[in-house]
Amino acid sequence: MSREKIPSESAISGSTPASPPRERILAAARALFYARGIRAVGVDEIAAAAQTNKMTLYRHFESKDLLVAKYLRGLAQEADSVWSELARSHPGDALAQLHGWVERIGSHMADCGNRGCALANAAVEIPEKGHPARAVIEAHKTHQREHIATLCREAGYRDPERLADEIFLLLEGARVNMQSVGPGGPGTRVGEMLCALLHTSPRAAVAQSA
Amino acid sequence: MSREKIPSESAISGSTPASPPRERILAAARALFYARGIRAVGVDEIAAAAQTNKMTLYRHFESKDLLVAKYLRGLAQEADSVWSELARSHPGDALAQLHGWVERIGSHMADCGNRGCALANAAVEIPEKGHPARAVIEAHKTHQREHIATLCREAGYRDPERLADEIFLLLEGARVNMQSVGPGGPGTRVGEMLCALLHTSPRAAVAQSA
DNA sequence: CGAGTGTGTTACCGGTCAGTAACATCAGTT
DNA sequence: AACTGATGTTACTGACCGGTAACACACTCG
Repeated sequence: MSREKIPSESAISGSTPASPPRERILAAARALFYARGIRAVGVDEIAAAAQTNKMTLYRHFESKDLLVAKYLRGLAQEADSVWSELARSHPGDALAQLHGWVERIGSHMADCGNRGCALANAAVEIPEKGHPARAVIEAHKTHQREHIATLCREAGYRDPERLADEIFLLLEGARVNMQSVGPGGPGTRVGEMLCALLHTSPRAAVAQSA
Repeated sequence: MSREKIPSESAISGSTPASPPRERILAAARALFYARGIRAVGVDEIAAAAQTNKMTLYRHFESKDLLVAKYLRGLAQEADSVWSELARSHPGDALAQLHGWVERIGSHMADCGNRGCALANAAVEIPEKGHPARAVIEAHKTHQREHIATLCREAGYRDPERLADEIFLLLEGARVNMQSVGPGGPGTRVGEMLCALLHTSPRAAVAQSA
C-alpha cells in the first residue's frame, strides 16, 4: 500500500516497520500477549499489528504455541540480562546487586503497565503440562529464585534460603496482586518492603568485599 | 436416557445429579474454570459436566461473563466464611484467628489442586476493565487484606499494616508461584514462613484478651 | 537475464465459540 | 384432565480460531 521505499532503515516511529518481519512479529506478540493475555490474542491480530500477515508469521513460527514459548523465552533472557548487568556494575558485591535489583523493582512496579510478570501470567493461562511454554516458565522461575538465594548466600545472610523465599514470594505476590487491585494495593509498596527486608535480616559475616 | 426415577435425593456419587440444575451448573463451572481456566472452558462443556444442556444454563445465567462473576463471588463468600468460622472458634482472640488461618493455609497449600487462588487467576485471565468479574475480584482482594490488617491490629502488632502487607503478598506469591514451578517451589513452605512471621514480628501490647 | 528466496494476498479448511429459536417432554398442582 | 413451569433436545447463527494451499510480486545474486 503506502510502503513505497525506505532507503535506510533508521529509527521509524511506532512498531518499527523497517525491521525484519520476524522481529516485528515478536515485538507485536510481546505487546499483545502481555496486555491482553495469550489466549485472548489471535495470530491474525499479531500479524496485523506487526504489519504483516498470518502466512509470514507461520513461515517464521511453526505454531502459536511455539511463538508463545519464544515470546516467554525472550522475556526470561532479558530478566537474566538484568542480573548480569547488575553483576557488572557491582562486581563481587552481592549485597549491592540485591539492593540494585530491589530498587529497580520498586521503580518498575508502578509504570510497567500493571500486568505483572508475563511468565507467571502465562503459567496461569496455560495449565496444560505438555505446552512448550511451561518448560520455559518453570526453568526461569526456578533459576530466578536460585539466583536470589545465591546472592543472599554470598551477601552473608544467615538462612539465605529462607530470605530468598521471602524476597521471591513477596515479589511474585506483588506482581500478581497488582492485577487484582491495581496500583492502590499493597503491591506498590513491595519495593520498600524488600529494601527493609535486606536491611533487617540478620547477617552472620560478609563473605568477601573486593 | 438412563435417568429413570430417583425417589429420594440422597447422596449420589460424583457430580450430585439429584441437586437442582442451577447448583450443578455452578459446581461444574467451579471445577472446570478452576482446573483449566476461564477462557479455556466453554459453556457447552460446563453444561455437559453438569449433566444438563446449554439452554438450561442460559435460563439460569444470562451470559458466560455473569456466570464467571457468580462463580467468583461464591468462592469469595466461602473465603469470608472461613474468617467468621475462625472468629467463632477463637472469639476475641485475633492472634489465635491469625494462627488458625495460617495453619489452614499451610495444610491446604499442597493438596488443593495446585492452581492457586481462583480470584487472582481470573484477574490474570480477564484484564478487561468492564468485565463483571473484576469488581468481585478487586473487592475480595481488598477486603481480604484489610481483614488481615484488622486482625494484626487487634493482635497488638506494632505496624500492623506492614505485617498485613507481608502476609498477604507472601500468600499471593505462594499461590501464583505454585502454578509456575509446582509443589517443589517455595510456595509449599509459605505456611511455616507465615507462622514464623507471626511469631517474630514485634508486638507492642495485647489489646484485649477475653 | 534467470533462478532463488522472502514476502504479500486471497481464499479456504475444520473446528469451536457464545448465544438463540422452536419444539418436545416431564412433573406438580388444581 | 388441563394447565403451568422447568427442563431436555436439536438445530441454527455469525463470528472467530489455528493452520494451510496456491499464486503473485519484489528483490537479490549469479
